[in-house]
Amino acid sequence: MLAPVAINSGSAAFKVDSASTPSSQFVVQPSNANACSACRVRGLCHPGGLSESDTRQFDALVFSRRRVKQGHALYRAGDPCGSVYLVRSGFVKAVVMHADGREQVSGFYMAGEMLGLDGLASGLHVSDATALIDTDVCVVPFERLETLGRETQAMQRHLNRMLSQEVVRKQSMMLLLGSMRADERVATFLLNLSQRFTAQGFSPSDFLLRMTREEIGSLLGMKLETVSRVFSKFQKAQIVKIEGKHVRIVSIEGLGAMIGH
Amino acid sequence: MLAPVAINSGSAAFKVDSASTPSSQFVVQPSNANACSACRVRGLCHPGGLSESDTRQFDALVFSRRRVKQGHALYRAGDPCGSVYLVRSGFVKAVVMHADGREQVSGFYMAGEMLGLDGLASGLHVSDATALIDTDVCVVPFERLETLGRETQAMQRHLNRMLSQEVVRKQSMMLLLGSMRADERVATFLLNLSQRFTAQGFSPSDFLLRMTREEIGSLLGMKLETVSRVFSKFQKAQIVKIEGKHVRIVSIEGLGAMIGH
DNA sequence: CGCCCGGCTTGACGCAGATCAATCCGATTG
DNA sequence: CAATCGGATTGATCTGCGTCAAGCCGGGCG
Repeated sequence: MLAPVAINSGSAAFKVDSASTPSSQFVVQPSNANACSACRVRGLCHPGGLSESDTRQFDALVFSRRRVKQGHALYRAGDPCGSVYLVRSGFVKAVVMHADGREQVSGFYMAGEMLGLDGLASGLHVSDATALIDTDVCVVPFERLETLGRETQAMQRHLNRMLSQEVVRKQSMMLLLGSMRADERVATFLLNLSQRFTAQGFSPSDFLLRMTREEIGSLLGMKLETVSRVFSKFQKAQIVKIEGKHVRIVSIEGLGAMIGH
Repeated sequence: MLAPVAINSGSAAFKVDSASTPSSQFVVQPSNANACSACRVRGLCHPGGLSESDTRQFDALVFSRRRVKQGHALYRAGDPCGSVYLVRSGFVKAVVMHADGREQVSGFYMAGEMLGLDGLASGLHVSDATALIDTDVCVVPFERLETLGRETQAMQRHLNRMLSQEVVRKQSMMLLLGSMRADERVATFLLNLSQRFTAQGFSPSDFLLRMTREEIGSLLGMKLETVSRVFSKFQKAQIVKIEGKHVRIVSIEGLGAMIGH
């Protein structure tokens, strides 16, 4: 049984330290910011149950940081792929392209989420990753992941879980694409976003869409006009309030009720 | 760029020993059949580049075998999940279920393919796996996989790749479901099956569909009637010859031409 | 053998969502 | 400030596929 809202890069693998309440997505990090063990979004990438020494090793994991300006690519399909990426702040879309030129958004990734796992198989990226706003990522080379994984059981297990979880998410997207109607898809999408914002300490009912209607439609397998119409319909039904990019969920239950028949 | 035919459980990770030409799906294994290194379908589950001693360890990997009769479940959603499965012979479908009862086929698995990777994340299976014909699987407990992975670099890397590959496949299914029309989906499905049969040493153009039209439709996000109509259409166009479960691909190029506008 | 039943095919019809098109809105730029 | 432009909304129409329904076909069983 899949949770109805497991759209894409879902909830964090481990819970986020609820004491940290990020206020801005562009905080300048303090001097020890490079230490993963001190990272604000460590909830997701940090495996639980590490010993003191394990934690020190873990801090050596991140090879580097990268800033990606809005509209620029983090990587492109065909690029050699030697790392996975952890979003520290910002918003990224991943797009897969078909041989004939058709393309489709395969996922959106926000702070605390991991992307690039699909490149591990072939050593080449199979999708484009583009920043939807200025974005800050940690770069984690596979090699280090492997090395550390051999030394630390918990780390290895964690990576396996992250990979498996990505499979589960894609699978629930398949279910959405294969068997839901337009309004169910949009409701599922909004609920999933809400959940993920909550996991990062933001409001569950009040957030900005960093992507266009067209990009939403692409992820959900529908046209931008249909996305827009469904938004309007939900608005008329007093379920949400939408002004351009700004979404306010008025009735979570109402959204939930849209799913399932 | 995704290959247009990467439907689901695609080509083997490592090439199949082309000398082995399986003639029946129900061969009685010789006495050393338990040794993975002697397995007929080892192409997929066997990592390349193992040393002599690694190989011996690898042989200890498979905990047990299981036979599943046609129509019976290999596992069900919610079952505790401690292993992955390698299909030795037979045919399995995996089905995910939505909270409201709707369900969808998430993949078909044939000889030489691995299933159950989605259960690794939570420790519970998130799908049902059902044998479409009498089926024979190897059971590989995670624990052993992890233990061996720590000792053998190649093994660990291989598992990561298998997982990542599953992500890629689900992703290309998302593309199919989100942006292809009915006849493109069916053509993609048939080409993918053809490829996979080839990888197992069977004919690329002449095979049996072990699943119903309804199950095909479920995987492809369409109704059984539509599947049937597309089959008829392809048949009229002299691209395939279909008699019930028996498919003969007359023109691979014709099928390929169906994809992409 | 004939009956039954699940799976498949084929036709007629309706509808959800695509397509096409006009307009609007807000942000950016000169 | 007006002009421009990408994105969003909304309406009118079209269409691919779902839905409903009637028959067919083949295999298992009494």
